[in-house]
Amino acid sequence: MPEQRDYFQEVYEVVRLVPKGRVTTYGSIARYLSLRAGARMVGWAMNGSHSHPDVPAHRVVNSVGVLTGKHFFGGPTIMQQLLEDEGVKVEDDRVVDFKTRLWDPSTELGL
DNA sequence: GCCGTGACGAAAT
DNA sequence: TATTTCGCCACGG
Repeated sequence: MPEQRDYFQEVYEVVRLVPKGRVTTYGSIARYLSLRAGARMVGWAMNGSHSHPDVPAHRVVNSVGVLTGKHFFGGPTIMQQLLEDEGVKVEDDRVVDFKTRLWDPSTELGL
């Protein structure tokens, strides 16, 4: 059983804190956890989120609100439907009103 | 230990 | 605004 690095777990924990109907970004998580690795490693960490049922990876998008990881949900429309089911409108693979929907841990958790 | 890859980000064009 | 270029660094081969 390959145990991922500790920061993998930390990333999952932060993602679980994302409220329903909100989204966050890889970069925000990386900055909140002070990951030198950068935003890319957050995405890499999400790659192992399939083993973590309580990790709403569909609420994690890139800096411009694009659903870059939608293809990893077993289909090109799964992620979008999950978001819309939570009240997050998605159009052209982008979160509508992304700037308002953004949930930044460093801000919402009161850094 | 080097090399290619990647669910990213920011700046330049 | 879309595309390109570069920087970032962990992981697998």
